[in-house]
Amino acid sequence: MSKTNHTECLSAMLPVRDAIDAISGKWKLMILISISSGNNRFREIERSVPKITSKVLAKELKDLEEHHLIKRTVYDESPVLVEYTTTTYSKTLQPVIEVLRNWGINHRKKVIGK
Amino acid sequence: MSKTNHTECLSAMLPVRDAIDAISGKWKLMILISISSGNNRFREIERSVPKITSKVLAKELKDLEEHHLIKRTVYDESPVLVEYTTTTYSKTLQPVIEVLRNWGINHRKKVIGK
DNA sequence: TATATCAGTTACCTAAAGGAAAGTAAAAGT
DNA sequence: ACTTTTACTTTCCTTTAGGTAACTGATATA
Repeated sequence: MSKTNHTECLSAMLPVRDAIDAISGKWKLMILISISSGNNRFREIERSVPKITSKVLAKELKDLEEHHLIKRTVYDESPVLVEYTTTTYSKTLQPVIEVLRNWGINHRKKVIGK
Repeated sequence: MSKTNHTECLSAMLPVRDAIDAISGKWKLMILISISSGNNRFREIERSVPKITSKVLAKELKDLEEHHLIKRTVYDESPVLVEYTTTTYSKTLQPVIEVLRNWGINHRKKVIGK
């Protein structure tokens, strides 16, 4: 393999790795989908994402916040009200989610469903 | 949240999960990119993917084969020659890779690079 | 008075992912 | 004779992800 080709290959791989690192794991995209579907409270999200536990959800929400993909707002009422919303930035993931969803539908039909 | 909305939310999440499960982890997409860039031998792939070890590569190649995303061909010469090629099916991942790549480039510019 | 809800936290544990280093067998190159 | 290459495998170890279950403190509901 030539050196230019090697460099090209790297420049194709590294951004993909950046993306994977930001949305990695079983939960992040599911949580984002849930929030953008209108589940904004901790318990709502927890109930909407199959099999997730509160511990894992708490951790993933923190990660998503650090990556600027969701916003956590605390309303100081009693009992304390916490709301999670997707950020404007998270909208940039829309094409990613859509393309993954389509691929997933096809993959189940063609490979998993056999 | 309404029941229809809950069902809608699930039907958005589950295919995404299927996709994530198939291409999950730090390595699979990078390996696919490497192979489709012309790295077809084990050592070539190993050298082209930064930081990967032979043990991990061997395992990921098996996974990818099981998911019908690559083909392993053994040419019984001496020394044994093994060639990995992407399958026709793996071409369906092209849009996924492209959208992830673009998002990754932007994400590094906007978030990581700060 | 008892129970449930809210948004989590804490402690403990298992499983899976991943890294480091060495080894293998056969052959080719120096 | 020695090293290198190929395509891995093996062993041992650490790290990360994830699961289970109990608990918090305030408030609302039955």
